Amino acid sequence: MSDAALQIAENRRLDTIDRKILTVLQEDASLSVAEIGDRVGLSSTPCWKRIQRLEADGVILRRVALVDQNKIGLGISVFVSVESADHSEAWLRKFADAVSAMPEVMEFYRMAGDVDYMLRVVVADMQAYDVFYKKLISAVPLKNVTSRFAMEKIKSVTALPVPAA
Amino acid sequence: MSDAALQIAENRRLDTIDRKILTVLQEDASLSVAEIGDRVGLSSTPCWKRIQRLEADGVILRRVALVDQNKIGLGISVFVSVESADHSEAWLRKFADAVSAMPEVMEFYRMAGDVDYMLRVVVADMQAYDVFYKKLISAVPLKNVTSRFAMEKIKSVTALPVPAA
DNA sequence: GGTGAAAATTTCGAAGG
DNA sequence: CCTTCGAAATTTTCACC
Repeated sequence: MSDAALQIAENRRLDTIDRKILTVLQEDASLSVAEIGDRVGLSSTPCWKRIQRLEADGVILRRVALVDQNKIGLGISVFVSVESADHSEAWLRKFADAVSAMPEVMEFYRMAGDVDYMLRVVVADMQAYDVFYKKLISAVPLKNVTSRFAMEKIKSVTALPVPAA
Repeated sequence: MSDAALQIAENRRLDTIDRKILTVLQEDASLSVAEIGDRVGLSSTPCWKRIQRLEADGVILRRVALVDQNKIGLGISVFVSVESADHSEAWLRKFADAVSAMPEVMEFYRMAGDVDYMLRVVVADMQAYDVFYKKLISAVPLKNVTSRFAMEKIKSVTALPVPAA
């Protein structure tokens, strides 16, 4: 959503307990504050205060439910590499806005190197992918689009590896 | 984690209200059941029962906190394409186990086509990526590994687009 | 920062249409 | 499958180390 450069400055120092809290909450955010406190060695009030602070500081972005892709009929994951025809600011903005608005797009990165953009797209079936693909190539001019289809999801996590220090 | 083929059979039919609940909970799982009920047009008990059922059926996998990658010092995202040297079952198992165990790996798919595996990896800096890379290539024999570095995260969501029907 | 307990909410289940 | 109602549990606040 926002430029990485904007976020470098405002890093609060996280101590060991904060990091433990983040590790726990990234795995299971349905635990009670008392239970989290137990696991990190804190009673519930200080644990609650730390969680509030981590949320206020934007370290914790939100709490969400994770849904099984296959159980709701979204059987296909595709990694899409895009090379742009045009490297102007206006083109980028238009492309970024168009792609960001597509609900099939789970992740969307501007890349260094040969590939300009990388997308992870989730759709129900090949027909739905074709609809997406046509939508993508008609949104803005592109030089090259490569679609790579996933056969098997071996690992997928949302929990970042919280650095030790 | 599990093979896609195993999950095709056991699809429960989700009605409009279930889909609305999933849409809401994928965006914000910190809402009270009463609030969710309001948004989907239900009082709290039936809403709560539906949520319980969605969890029991594995449609909702878990509730987690999402953490800001940059705020915890993980500045680098890398898409890694791997071509395998060996296509035996034993090799695959060893590779899958080794890569799944690496905390830097957020996503790991077996692919169709020219690339055999695709990984999304998150690390603190280039030095940490180098450590990861060496770990990866020393785990099992690989034919080719291509690392593509993200410059900017334009979109990243965990909320799947819940199909209309 | 931390503790402990009271006040405010929320969850979860019983009874019933 | 929904509604209302209430007991139990949890979250959140507060007075005090």
